[in-house]
Amino acid sequence: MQPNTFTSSPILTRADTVFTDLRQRIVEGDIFTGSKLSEPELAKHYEISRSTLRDALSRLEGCGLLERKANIGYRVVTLSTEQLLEIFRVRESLEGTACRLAAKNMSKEQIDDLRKLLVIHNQTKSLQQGEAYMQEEGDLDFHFRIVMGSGNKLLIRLLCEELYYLVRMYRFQFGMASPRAKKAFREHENIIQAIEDKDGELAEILMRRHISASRLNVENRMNTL
Amino acid sequence: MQPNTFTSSPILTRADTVFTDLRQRIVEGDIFTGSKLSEPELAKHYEISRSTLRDALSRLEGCGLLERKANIGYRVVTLSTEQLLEIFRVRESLEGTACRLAAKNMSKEQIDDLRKLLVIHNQTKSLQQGEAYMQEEGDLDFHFRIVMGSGNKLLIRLLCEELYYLVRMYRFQFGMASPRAKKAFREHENIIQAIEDKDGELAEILMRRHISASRLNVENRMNTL
DNA sequence: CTTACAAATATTGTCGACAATTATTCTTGA
DNA sequence: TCAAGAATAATTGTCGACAATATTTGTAAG
Repeated sequence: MQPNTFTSSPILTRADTVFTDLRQRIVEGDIFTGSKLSEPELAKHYEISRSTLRDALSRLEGCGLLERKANIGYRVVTLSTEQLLEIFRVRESLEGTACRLAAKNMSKEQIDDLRKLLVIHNQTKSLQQGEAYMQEEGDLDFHFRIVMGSGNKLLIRLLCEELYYLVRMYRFQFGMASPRAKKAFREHENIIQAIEDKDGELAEILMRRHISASRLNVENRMNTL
Repeated sequence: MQPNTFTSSPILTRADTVFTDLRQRIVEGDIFTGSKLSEPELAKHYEISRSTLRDALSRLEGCGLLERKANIGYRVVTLSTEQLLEIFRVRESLEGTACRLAAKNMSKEQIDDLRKLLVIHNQTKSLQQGEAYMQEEGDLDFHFRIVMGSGNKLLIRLLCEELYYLVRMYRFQFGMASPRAKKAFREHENIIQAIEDKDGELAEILMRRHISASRLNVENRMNTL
């Protein structure tokens, strides 16, 4: 039997750990956007064979973090304003639906936890004013929990296991220190309220507006440059 | 230089062809839902090594057609009514957005082609009444073109390269010969009209209702059993 | 000096073999 | 006969090597 007895141990293979590590390095910009990955080099770095490295790489491709061309290899996706806007469109769509479902499916306990989270984020925000990044991570945490609360496994996979890594990548590398912090906080509160009231229709609308506002923010900034 | 000169030849590797063939076999139910795939057996069947087979398998996992457990292997995803409903929810969301964007971005020519397609499908439908499957394929073709018309590459990837294969898999194996054929056709016409009118808001609403109706159809059928 | 082509180098695609893990069969005891 | 454990077989994870393709370097002609 496995080491840990009944915690449904998620057996970790070598490829798994390399996959996770590479994902973090890509998201955090330690491996540059658009750069080509050298299989021999990476395999040597992790002290594994190219086979298990390629296993990890193919999974990163599945997440949308890498692109692959036959006989040429993998490269990190290139971040562009266009792609960022596309992601916002998809988030607006999917998270709106997730929010509607969350209003129907989230338990009282889950909703309370979400409220507490919001309070904590608000406090730390006012305390250490400069830490824009942690604030953004808190924002994503909020969105993450709502998607989980939708109970729709497909939504969870698409958003939490794929898109959100791209989102974090943009935040790390573009630095989304938006001037929407206070507004966004209030919007979060209103969304929770709608969920608590089991008003799925309103919850969806509020979430869509919330994300749409971020997108417009980026579009405006782009046009003024 | 490559054989074909400037048609941006998509170089086909062995893994590519096996990937495509396996995908079709899974979608069409030639490889059973929920069944475990034996790597040695498949490799022997295709006369390739396990390495290149695993390359193909990992890509199928990325498409959501296969699941993988460490030290146990790949198995075809199991189709369930719950998952089918989840897919409908996601389609409703994403295709609604795609339709809104299509109304903004599709060219006159693209729209005309779409109309012609609809006419053809309607004719063949009335001619060979029994062929429910081809009719369904035509439906998916319609949806496919609208997504392409959205111009959003992320949407295109998520829907055309992932979800639609799952949808086709359900149709093949559950046989969605719905009684909605005539209604669906009119709905398609109305959607095209909204797109032609550049009324994105209406186009989105119509598409969402169109897909929602299919979902409700499945839900009702499920409840009456 | 630049361009076009050829040789050499490096990288990816593919292969077969071994190690680690899982599944099956066989044995043994009650 | 059945159950539990050991031995065996089969499968997946990992490795290193070779073949096919792409990139770079080198060379020669214009």
